[in-house]
Amino acid sequence: MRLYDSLTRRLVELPSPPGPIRIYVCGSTVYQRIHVGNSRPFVLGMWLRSWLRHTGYDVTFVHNITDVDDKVYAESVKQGVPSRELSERATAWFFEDTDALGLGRPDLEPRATETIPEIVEFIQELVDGEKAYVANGDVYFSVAGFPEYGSLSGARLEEMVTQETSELKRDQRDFALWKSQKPHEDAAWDSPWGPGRPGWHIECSAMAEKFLGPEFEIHGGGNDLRFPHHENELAQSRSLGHAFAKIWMHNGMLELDAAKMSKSLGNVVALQSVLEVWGREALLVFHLSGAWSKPVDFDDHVMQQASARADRLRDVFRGAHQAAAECSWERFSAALDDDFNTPAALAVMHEWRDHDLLRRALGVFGLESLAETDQAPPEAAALADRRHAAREARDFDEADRLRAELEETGWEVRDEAQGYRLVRIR
RNA sequence: GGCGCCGUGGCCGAGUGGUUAGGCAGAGGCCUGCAAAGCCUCGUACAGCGGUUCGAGUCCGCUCGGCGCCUCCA
Repeated sequence: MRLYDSLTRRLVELPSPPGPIRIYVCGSTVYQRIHVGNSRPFVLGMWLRSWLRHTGYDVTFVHNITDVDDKVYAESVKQGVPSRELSERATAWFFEDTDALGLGRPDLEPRATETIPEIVEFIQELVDGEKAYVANGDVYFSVAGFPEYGSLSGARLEEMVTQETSELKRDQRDFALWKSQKPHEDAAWDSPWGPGRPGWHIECSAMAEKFLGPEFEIHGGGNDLRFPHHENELAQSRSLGHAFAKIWMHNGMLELDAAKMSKSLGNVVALQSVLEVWGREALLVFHLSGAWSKPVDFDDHVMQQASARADRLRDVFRGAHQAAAECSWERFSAALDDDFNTPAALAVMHEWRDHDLLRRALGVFGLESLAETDQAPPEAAALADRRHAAREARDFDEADRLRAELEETGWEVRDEAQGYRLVRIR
């Protein structure tokens, strides 16, 4: 199994099974409902865990929830709702929406607010090691003290400007590890530097290391996190001499009208609404059809195609089983082991008429539901029986009338060599 | 401006030196009372221009175009 690593910009071979493989993926900041774009790293993480386990690896998948951030405070002021209440509600939405994907849960889903002691300890170590400095209740990481800074994003330190201007910073390229409480912020935690809350990047270093240790195999997240978020995580952890992530997986962005879907641009489509309109199977097939590392367009047209593809796979189980050739699974497996190439794996799956093999492959992606045969309700079955009788009696007008009636109830009848089959219209 | 990614047939999308990707949509056929589904057949693509090579969608250079990050963002 090999994966593209954005730090070395090369394919990196994973250790042999059973590993272990420890995965950390950056989750969303919770202050509103997540959008479809947010589902990509979640789905990728769940699938990667699933496939690695399938091939004999011992996997731990940690996916965090950022429930303290400038955005949370800002939204809380705007809505006139306490920030804790807002983030708790949004966290519940996050669970609801991702549960609806039907892929199960990551092994651990830590929240920043539940990791404050570890965060404070982490910052203290950086201060003690003179990698960071305290300024009027804030703590900043000193970028100039970390020579490798910029290696992940490819940016050169001399050319960097500023991250978030502050007069308390010694160098405008430095970033905050701890921010002192501001007047509009209704929640804060005690620390050696006074009441405040963690900066955006430190929480991930702390959470990843708390559950996976100072060195782990894979760190994932959207490509937009490469800088500054991941660059800063890397700097914090490596400054303490921790190896941190060995492979950085940055998934491509979902694009809407050729622009990245993002909450700040406002061009978002809620995950919840996509699931309502298209269903989880179509969305998962959509995610399967594009390489994880590349950007993809999201619109009705591609969802329509994904939906039709899902139906096509479903139809395989309505046809006859045909044992596939010996090497079939190997081709599927080879595609996934080669940088988790899901479009290529999906192409192999489309060639199969082998029910067992296809069910097994679909199971890797949480799509075993496509193998389930529809159970028509009694009313539909009764109509279909009447149509069948009319057909036998060669009363085709009546048969066609009943077929139309059946379709209105959401069921399609397909005549077969002997009898018929009822298929749900989607 | 800096860093990075990408440009494949009507659409989506694999493929990194030489044999069919796959899917969606479309056309024709088989099957069917008619359908639907399925099966068979078909389109003959690789942004442009040079170069390397016996041979390039696949390597190199340039040009054009698109996207991301450089500020919160999966």
